[in-house]
Amino acid sequence: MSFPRRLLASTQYSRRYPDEFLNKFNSRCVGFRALHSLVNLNSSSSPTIKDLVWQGFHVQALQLYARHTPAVISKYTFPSLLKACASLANLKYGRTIQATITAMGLCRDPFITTSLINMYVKCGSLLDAVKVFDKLPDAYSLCIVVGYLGYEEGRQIHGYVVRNLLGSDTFLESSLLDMYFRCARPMTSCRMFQGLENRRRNVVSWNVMMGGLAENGLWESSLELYLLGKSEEMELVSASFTNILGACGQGECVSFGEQVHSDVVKMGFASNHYVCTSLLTMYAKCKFIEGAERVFEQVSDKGIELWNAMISAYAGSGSIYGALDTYKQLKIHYIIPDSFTMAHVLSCCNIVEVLDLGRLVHADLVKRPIERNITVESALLTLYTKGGLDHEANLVFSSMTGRDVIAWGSMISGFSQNEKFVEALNCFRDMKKDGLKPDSDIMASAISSCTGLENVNLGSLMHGFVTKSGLEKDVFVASALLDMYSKCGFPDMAANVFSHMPFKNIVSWNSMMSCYSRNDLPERSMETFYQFLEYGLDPDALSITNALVAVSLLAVLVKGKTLHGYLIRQGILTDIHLENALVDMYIKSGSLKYAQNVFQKMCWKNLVLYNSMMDGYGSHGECWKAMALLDEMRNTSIQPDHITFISLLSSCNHSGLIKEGLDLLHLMKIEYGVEPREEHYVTVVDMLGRAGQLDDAYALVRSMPIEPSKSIWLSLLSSCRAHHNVDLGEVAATELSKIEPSRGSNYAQLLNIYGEAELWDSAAKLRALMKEEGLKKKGGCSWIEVRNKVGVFYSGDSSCPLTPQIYGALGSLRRNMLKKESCFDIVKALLSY
DNA sequence: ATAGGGTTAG
Repeated sequence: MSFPRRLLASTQYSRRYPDEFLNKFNSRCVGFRALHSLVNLNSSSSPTIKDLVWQGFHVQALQLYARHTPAVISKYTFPSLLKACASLANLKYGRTIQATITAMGLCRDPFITTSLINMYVKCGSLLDAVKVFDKLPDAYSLCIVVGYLGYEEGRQIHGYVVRNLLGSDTFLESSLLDMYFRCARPMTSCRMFQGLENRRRNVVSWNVMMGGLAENGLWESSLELYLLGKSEEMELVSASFTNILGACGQGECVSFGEQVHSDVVKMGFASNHYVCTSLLTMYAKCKFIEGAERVFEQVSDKGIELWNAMISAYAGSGSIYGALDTYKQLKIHYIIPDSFTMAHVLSCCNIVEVLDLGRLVHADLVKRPIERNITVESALLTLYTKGGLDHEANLVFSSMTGRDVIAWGSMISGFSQNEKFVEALNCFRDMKKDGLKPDSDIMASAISSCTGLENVNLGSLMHGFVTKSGLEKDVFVASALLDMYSKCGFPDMAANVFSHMPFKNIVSWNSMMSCYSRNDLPERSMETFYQFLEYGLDPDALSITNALVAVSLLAVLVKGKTLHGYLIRQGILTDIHLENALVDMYIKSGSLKYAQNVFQKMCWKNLVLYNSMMDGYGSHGECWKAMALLDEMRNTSIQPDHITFISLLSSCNHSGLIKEGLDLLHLMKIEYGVEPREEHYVTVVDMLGRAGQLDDAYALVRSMPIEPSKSIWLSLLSSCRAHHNVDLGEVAATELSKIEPSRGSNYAQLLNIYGEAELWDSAAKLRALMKEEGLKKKGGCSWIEVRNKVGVFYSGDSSCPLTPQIYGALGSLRRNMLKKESCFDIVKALLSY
């Protein structure tokens, strides 16, 4: 059997991903089945324990050991066995083996001792490791141990090394340097390196220094060290370049990177796989994607790592389709993808939400022997949860070997985003049952699920939980809480959360503003806006949109104009939502002209905008202009919806354009494919009724494809009263009493009709019936706020001492309105009371 | 024996 060198050389890889290593090995060399039968054979050609461990069959290796008689076991078997225990993290079995080793008198063997230390450290029992270690402390075994240690243990070992004069070992020095870097103590490493004489700095210690500095964020020192090393003629190997290129990438130093690139060419490393991949990654990190592409093209024999680096480069630069295309190329070239490829490609599919391609990738994953680690599985899970495919998501979720917080989070946020709030919260509960601690992302999803259910009780439980676990300071969690209280109608609680936020970002400020507008507190929304400006953050389009919504609710034109000027002066980039809000503000504040100006200047118009502009024209009595907009829409690709026709029909109603209104009701279905709903019929029935065409109105009600609702009958009834139609009024009142039998006002309207027609008998009968049923019309009520005092009026109420004056003013108001004269003076007179 | 390629998923 000949093994590909590169594969066997990557011990690091085989240690981290034993299954994938084995699968690659099989697919390239022997074939899975052949190896499998090899394992199961019990003949003389059966593999030794050493073979099995080397090929990754750790369980089988231990089983083989259990089946053998002790006599077959030699001292050369134990390191392999201990390696298997280490990979499986099987401490108990490891201890059994140590007992056997002691019994066989092999505990002084340096190689076995090292294996034991290695095993105990990997199984997480440092105490056991130290006990072994006490028996044989030499530089050789220390070197291995140091690779697994944390800061405290590492420092103790360092002390031991110095005390026992083992410090001159260059291997040990390198591993200690590395240990300090790994434990985020770069300065300790630097001091140690400075203390080394020049002749004791070898290629490994230089490389450890350059890589470690970069890993600790000190990329500038790493670059300096590279220059220093070159001047001191340090040896350059492939690892030197991979380390320094990592530093260039981290600092985004593309020109330094290019210099290193030329060194690479000069020193003859231009065809080294490791170095080329590092070069590609360096260019990608420097956001110089063309440089990365050039490296990729120049390598003739591309390894999977290079492909992965290219895919990652495209994905990182936002060119998702470039990444997916590279994956396609990879398959065309018959390159076998691995778990890195799959994780990348799946996360690309998730970003652009292409479910179909994601499923194809999943199929590849099943077909090929690729390791399914937790990264790949989580990405797969996200694919299905985002796409709303619960069944598939559940299949992946239940087949996962280890479910971590991320996997649960994927399920919860997937449910929440697809508005399956109950499922999301059930999942949240199950996760806590599993003993996992939710993080801030999960809490944000759980809280927004409460928002979706408008369940403020559950939401405030979440609030309590968040406060206890100390996540309430997280800006995303706090924003979710704010949003929850806002949408459930508790603006004060939202404000409470807001005031406790240690860091407020623009999203929090915007949410607070929209909370106040949503809960009918536009003044406080505006106050918040001014505080926000003082806070020192720059408002974005959404902030201005929120302010404009508040202004529309207040209908204060001056403030609206001020905001309009502000956004022009500040050069805030407007978006369609902001411009829509601007148009809406001008309409609500009564300035049709300004609304029209903004509308005409806009280059991107959407349906919402057309609808509000049509409504604006309608409410300002410009029905024809609203109709003209409908024609204008036909030249665009925007399709009118049911709201468009509500605006148009009610504007016909306001302007008394009966024929046009009726035509529209027909056309909306035939020409625009919008099925008339109840609201549309109500408007048309109301329009016909107001114009006195009561029979037409009734005919329409009877011919409607939908069941007439209470609003329709109510509208017809009041038209009957206005036009003194007793018969139809009786019909409408009867229908209304079927729907709403206990509402007195429905009968009172008919009573009025009888009275006005002088049908006293019918009136008396109805009055008797109403008394029998105990029905009474609730008095109509209105109120007005003048100078911070609220005056309440009931219809027919004469308790106010100013009643004669009020009715007098009302009378002259009515007379003036009939004469179409200005009523300004009368309003002034009224206000002066 | 020490260092060294492509990742962090929601």
